[in-house]
Amino acid sequence: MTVKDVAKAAGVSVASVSRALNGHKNMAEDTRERILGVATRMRYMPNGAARSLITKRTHTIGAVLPDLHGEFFSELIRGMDSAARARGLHLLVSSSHGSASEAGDVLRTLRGRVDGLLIMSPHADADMLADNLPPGLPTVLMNTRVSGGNFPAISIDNYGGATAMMRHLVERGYRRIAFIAGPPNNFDADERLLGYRNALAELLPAQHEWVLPGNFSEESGYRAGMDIRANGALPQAIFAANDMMAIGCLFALGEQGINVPDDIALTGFDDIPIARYISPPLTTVRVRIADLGRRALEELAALIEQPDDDVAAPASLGVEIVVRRSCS
Amino acid sequence: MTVKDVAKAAGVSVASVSRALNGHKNMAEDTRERILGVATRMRYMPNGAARSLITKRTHTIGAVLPDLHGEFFSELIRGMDSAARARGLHLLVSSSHGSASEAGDVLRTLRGRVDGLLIMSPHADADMLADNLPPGLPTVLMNTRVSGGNFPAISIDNYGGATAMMRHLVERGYRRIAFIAGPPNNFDADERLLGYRNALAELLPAQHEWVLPGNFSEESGYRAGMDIRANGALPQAIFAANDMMAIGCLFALGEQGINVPDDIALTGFDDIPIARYISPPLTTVRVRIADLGRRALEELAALIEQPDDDVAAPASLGVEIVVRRSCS
DNA sequence: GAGCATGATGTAAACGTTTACATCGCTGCA
DNA sequence: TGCAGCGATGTAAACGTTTACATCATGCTC
Repeated sequence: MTVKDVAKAAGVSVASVSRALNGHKNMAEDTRERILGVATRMRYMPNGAARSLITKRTHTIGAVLPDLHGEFFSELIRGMDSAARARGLHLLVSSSHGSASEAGDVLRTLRGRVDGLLIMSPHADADMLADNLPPGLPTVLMNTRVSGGNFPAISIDNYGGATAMMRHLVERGYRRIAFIAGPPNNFDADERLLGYRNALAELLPAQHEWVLPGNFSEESGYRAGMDIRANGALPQAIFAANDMMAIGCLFALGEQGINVPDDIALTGFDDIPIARYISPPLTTVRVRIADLGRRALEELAALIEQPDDDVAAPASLGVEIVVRRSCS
Repeated sequence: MTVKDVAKAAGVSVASVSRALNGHKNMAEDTRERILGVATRMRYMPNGAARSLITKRTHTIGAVLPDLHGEFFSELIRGMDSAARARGLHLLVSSSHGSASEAGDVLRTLRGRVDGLLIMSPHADADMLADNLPPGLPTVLMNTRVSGGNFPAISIDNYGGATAMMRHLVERGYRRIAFIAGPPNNFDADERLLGYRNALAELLPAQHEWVLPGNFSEESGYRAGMDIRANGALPQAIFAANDMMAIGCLFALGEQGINVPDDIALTGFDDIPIARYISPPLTTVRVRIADLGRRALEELAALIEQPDDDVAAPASLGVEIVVRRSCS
């Protein structure tokens, strides 16, 4: 069971067993093989806790996420996992922290269990992180803006995607463009809304903004679609802050006999898989979510290797417009 | 940083600090509060590795999965996570083990890092598990059949779902029913195929089986759809072993001018979210994947509490047919 | 043949906790 | 006064590794 038992069985000291197992030089090749043989015969497996206590390495990185629902997080985890696996790291996921104190507890309990942290959390701000982050633990923020401390961060280019989509719509001749917003105080939602606003002001200074509330859920998109006529005239295009709301909106429009794209154009954001299967297929902003996870993990891994490297400037991930039939 | 520093600062012994932190009885209430105060003021966070080395508890469970792609795994992880969180457990995910030896390595390195294991792996068989599973580590198998050792296991009722779908199709009057199979040697795929075969033999003894090869990918479903006419006449219905293949098949049929459901019925298995958004919406077998993860974790948690309880009989999760327009 | 580098192996300390056991100071009672 | 009992606190061992350092045998050089 322990390295001691193996040592006894092989007639050597624990140090030799450890050396044999960890492939140290300075060992007679035959004793190493003998020890390895004994170890496998005894089904010895080293204890990870003991090992990381002394080496201060867990080969595990912690992913602190707000939620696990939907394709966004599934893709994110997939991206992190693939990069982690390539480096021989494990992934410890922790999700759904209702409050800042709950999120803080999680950060603290991760001390000694992970080599670094990937954080995406609405509760993360400079103070909370300073209070709860184990000091010296490498950390990378994902889609999370922290004003105070300078943490490495990597985000999706929400702002750029939203302005690009607006440019696309304007080029296609649409003028009265409504926006279905995401939840307030959500990093992605805020950036996308800002992109809509600024692009509108710049490209169509004569138009008023037209923002409908939403919360990223299909159902809130449905409600927005049902309310669209409340103000009288229909917009020429609706830009939803994510695909699920666009889909909900599409159903609402269908129920009212409004045809997409003939009567109105509709676009989304994210390019989730469903987007290309609905009819009409949805024009949207493609986000390489898995890449976000992958790159965040890579940056973290680099930080773990070189802890005192300069903090890289916040990076943002490119996005692209994918044009489908929902917008003629 | 360590419990020693806190003890020094508070003018007590390390034992008292530990007791204060872990809420032991037999402590003067005022010293406890003083110690706790010092600890938070110093931003002390206990080291998880040291703690689990002595307590033999990590409060972490390991999830060993074959892959992370797609909604199946995303739902599975979500289910496991929600049950884990409810019990104050963390989730360590490990995926994509190309070979049996690779999967075995993972199992071994998890020794001392987790309190229990949730395994879904095509490489898992009695020998492999006996060789690589840390002895005494509670383990629950998910959708994985292991002939030899008696492990607790919990699976989706693939067989029951497939026969139920066949019964549904026969009731609707379909007779010539083709089946698009999943990848060979895949647990779910095998069970579903067997369900198709047995139901056909029982319900429609006069009909020959009609099995098209596939591998659960959309593209393989597309190929199956393109080949469907190769033998001459069209079947009256196609039952795909999962939804993604059904969707691929739907596109292939569309390209050939074959209308679903007028010319041919089409059904799937899984009820992934996309299934209800395509047109026509897909009749399929609903599988509560998150429940699989949740229940597996609950069984594992029970096993961790009561290690020598009898092994529960392999459980299987109910499924239900959800009828949509793809099958008139 | 003495001295010395070299390479293989052993000894023991260290990592940061928890906890069994020892100690100490009180209180209450005979 | 002396002692049992008890509650609060301290001491030190234990968990299972890794690794700096010590030891030892060996062969080489002069």
